[in-house]
Amino acid sequence: MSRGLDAALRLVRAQAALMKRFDAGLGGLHGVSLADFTMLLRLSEAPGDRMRRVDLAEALGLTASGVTRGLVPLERIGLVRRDADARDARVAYAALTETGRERLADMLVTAEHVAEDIFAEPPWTKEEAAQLAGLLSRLGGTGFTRREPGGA
Amino acid sequence: MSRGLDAALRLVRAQAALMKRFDAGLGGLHGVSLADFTMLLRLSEAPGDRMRRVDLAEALGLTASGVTRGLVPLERIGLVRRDADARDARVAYAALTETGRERLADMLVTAEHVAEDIFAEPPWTKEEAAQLAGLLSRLGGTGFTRREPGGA
DNA sequence: GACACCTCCTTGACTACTCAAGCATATCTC
DNA sequence: GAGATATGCTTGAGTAGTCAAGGAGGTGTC
Repeated sequence: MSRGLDAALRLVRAQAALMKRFDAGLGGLHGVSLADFTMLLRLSEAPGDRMRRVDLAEALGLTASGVTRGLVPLERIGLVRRDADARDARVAYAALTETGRERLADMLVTAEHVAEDIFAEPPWTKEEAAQLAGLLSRLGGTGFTRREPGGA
Repeated sequence: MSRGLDAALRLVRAQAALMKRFDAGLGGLHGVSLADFTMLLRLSEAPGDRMRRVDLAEALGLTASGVTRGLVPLERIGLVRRDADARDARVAYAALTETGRERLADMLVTAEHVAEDIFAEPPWTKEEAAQLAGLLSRLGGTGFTRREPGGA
C-alpha cells in the first residue's frame, strides 16, 4: 500500500476516534455534538454572527438539507435564531443568539480541554500540532479562522 | 483557538472530503463504499483472510452491530463468507471469499488512484505523506498493515 | 448438574446525514 | 408583464452507523 493511501485510511480512522472524544466531552457537559459545536463555531466567525444557511452548508461541507436538519435542535433550545432577509424572501439566515454566544464560549473551553487531552498522551509538541494542521489544510477541508493574517 | 483544536477540527473536515472522493471512486467502479473497502482490506490482512466478527469490529473502530450490518451486503454479493467456529458456537468468522480477494485487488488499484489524485494537487512529496501518516498514527487510529517492517 | 455470570452476535429503535423532489421567490429575456 | 430558468430552503425516503435489549452458547462454583 502506498504512503498516500495509508495516510488517507489512517485519517479516516483517526477522525472517528476524535469525534467520539469530542462528542463525549461536549455532550456530557453541554448536551451538544461535535457537529453542533462546529456549526455554532462557524456562525461565531461570520460577521454579525450570522450566515445564510446555504453558505453555512458550504462552509461545513454539508448539503443544505443537512443544515436544515442540524439547526432544528439548536433553534429549539434557543442557541440559534432564524432571521429573514429584507431584500430576498428566499434566503434565511442562521444567527447566533446571545445565549448561543454564551454557551459557545463554555463549549469552546470544553473543546480545548478535549483537544489538550488528545494531544497530551503521547505528548505532542506545538510544532507537531502545527505541522499536522498545516498538512491537513491542504486536504480540502477549508479549516477555520479564515481571516487572513493582518486582515479584520 | 489552540493549534491542537484547530488541527482536530481540520482533521474532521478533511475526513469528510476524503471519504467523498473514495466513495465516488470505489462506488463508481466497484459498487462499494469506503467503509466496505476498509472492511475487506482488514480481512485481507488477517491470517487466513478471516477474523472473528468482534475482532473485526475492534479493528475498524465499530461496534459489533455495525459489523453485522456492514457485512450483510458484502455477504449477499458473495465477497465475504460466514464461517462457524468448530469449538465455540457463539463465534462466527467473517472470511474473504475467492471472489472477494479478486475484487479487493481491483478495488485496491482504484483506491491507490484516488489517493494519488488526492495527494497530487497540490503536489505532496513522499516525505510529507509519510509525515502525515506518522502524525496520524498517534491519534488512536490503529492503522493498517500492522506487519512489522522486515516481516512478511 | 443447576445456577449465576460472561461473551458473541443480532435486532429494534434512534440519529445524522444523503439525494431527489418540490415549493416559493428572484431574475432574465423578449 | 409573462414565461423560462435559477436559487434558497424544506421534506420524504433511504443509508450507515449508534445504543440497549435479548437470545444462544460457554464457563465456573458449589
